[in-house]
Amino acid sequence: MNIFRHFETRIEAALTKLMTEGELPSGLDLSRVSVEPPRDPSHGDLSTNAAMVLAKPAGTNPRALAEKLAERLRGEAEVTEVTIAGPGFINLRLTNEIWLGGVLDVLNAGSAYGASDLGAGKAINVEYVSANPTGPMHVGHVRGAVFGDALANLLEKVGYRVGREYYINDAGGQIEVLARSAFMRYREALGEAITIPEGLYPGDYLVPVGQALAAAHGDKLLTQPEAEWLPIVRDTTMAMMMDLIRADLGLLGITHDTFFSERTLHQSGAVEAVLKLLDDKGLIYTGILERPKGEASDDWEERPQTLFRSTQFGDDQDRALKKSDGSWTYFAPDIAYHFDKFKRGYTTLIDVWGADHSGYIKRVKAAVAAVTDNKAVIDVKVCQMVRLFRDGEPFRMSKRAGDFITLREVVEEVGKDVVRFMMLTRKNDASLDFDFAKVMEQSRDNPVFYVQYAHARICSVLRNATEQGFEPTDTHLKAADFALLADEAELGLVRLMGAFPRAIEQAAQAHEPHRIAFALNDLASGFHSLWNKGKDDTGLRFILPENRGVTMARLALIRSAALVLAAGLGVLGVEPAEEMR
RNA sequence: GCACCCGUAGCUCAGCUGGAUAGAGCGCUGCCCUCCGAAGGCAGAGGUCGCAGAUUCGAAUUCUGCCGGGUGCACCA
Repeated sequence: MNIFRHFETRIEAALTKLMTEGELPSGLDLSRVSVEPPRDPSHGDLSTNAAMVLAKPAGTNPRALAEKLAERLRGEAEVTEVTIAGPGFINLRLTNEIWLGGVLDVLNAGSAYGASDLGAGKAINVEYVSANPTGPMHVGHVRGAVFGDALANLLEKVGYRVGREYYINDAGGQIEVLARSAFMRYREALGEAITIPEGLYPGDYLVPVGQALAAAHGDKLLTQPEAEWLPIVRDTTMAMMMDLIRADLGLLGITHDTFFSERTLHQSGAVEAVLKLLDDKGLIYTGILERPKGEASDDWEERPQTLFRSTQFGDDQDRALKKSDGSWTYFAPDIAYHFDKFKRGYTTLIDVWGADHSGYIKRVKAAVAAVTDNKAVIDVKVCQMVRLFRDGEPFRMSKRAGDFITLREVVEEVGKDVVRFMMLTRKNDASLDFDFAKVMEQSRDNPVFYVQYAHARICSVLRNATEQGFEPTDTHLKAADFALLADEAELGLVRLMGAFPRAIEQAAQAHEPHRIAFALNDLASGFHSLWNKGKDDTGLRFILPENRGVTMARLALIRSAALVLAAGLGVLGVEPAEEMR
């Protein structure tokens, strides 16, 4: 049970009753009424702003309204105290029993704890990674990949039906460059000494592609004109690059449901179709764009272009749909792609992009609005850069030289779980520092370690309890007498766990998985604190050999804390540690 | 020049979609291991929430204008 949601419903019921009984004017909008944990725990367990947000529409003052509502709430079951504070907050204190019931909830739910039906099975599409298939994934792709995957997990957790999608940019000129690069490797595989010309991809990850081509075609392709061999080489290369990328993503535990090929949009006529749709709405015209003011406009050439009226949907300027050679821009098929998502039944779309694409947001939002008649909404999440450090020293990856740091290298050095967790310790639109040394450090300063350590410590206590003759199986723990958890520190941890489902829901609604990482840190802190109290006061230790009842209740408490940690880590895609080494 | 993001303690960052006396880690000061993992914990010092207006019962949070940092800016993908 989500206690906050539960009491929100009950408070709304009390307000409705006040309205029907004429104590309050009828028809008040209750949508702004919220129930939250108070900032200061000494104020109580729950706090509502109801009196403050309703006072004005009800034509009264907050204190007077609060008094009326408080009177009703005092009669509610499980409410032990109702106070009015500050400008009109109503603070509720609840019985310990209702909080302690949360322990059993956790034990019953296991690592599914925190799941809800908020999304009600609605379909939602999350597109992430979508890295150009011209080579292995590099470190710059990691954050978006982890973020998108965790966001998808989070949305699933609250009951959405999530489609995880990767858009393959397999139709642009870069793919032909890639194919020519692979062709060089093909010649190399046939024994020719080669140097990769300027402008082609020098990376040796294309060597196996050349070998595969040689094995499949012998020297047949050598005598063909490019127009003939290029499609063959391109298709083989694309397939192998996508295998490479899938393998890289696999290292991070990431699996997409759909890999959507840009090329198919061209082949099926979907691009023409969606642009005709826009044309029919009068949203396409031929016009001349102004020269951009920036510095990167040396070769600017003023000319009439086929433009989409994205300014009608909030963009800063209209956007080109065709290049100077008459072929489509990247934007054109991208409109078709987003329209395709809509036609597949998605009315909520999320795109996860790198910071360097932020200038592209408005036009895609405009396109989605135009092409779906505002029936679909798209949220674009931009992940800012990750700055790499080693022992506090920054280092750069120079892409030009081809010696970029790959995703594989990062994961192999520090491990999947560390990478995933660290990528989620900042909100997506803030840049993030990643220090290879720091993230492996075993200290309070390293959030991955701190959370994992809490989980491992709990596992350790449970192992010790077993050695001492207790049987902390879930069946036995569920039967424990939770009322024996009477210490304020214990109840504090219980309340923290009770707030976890709310944290999940809020993170999901905000599309912000980093909040889970912070909630886990709070939870770990609550546990470590309790653990140390047992050092100061042996009566608070988890295992009291002479007191079986209290021991089992406490083991139930920490077991449920471990389950909540595991549940949160599960959303982040991180395995909880059973022990630290 | 324009757009987007950021600006909160010495440093790195949270801040629950507008709430109460703005929080955490690091660093600094002082404590806590004969005792389930001290790889931890407790306490203290430390803040004009970049600046100036506006909106209202109430603003770090919303709006406007500045200042500082980052990213991007026909045709590439």
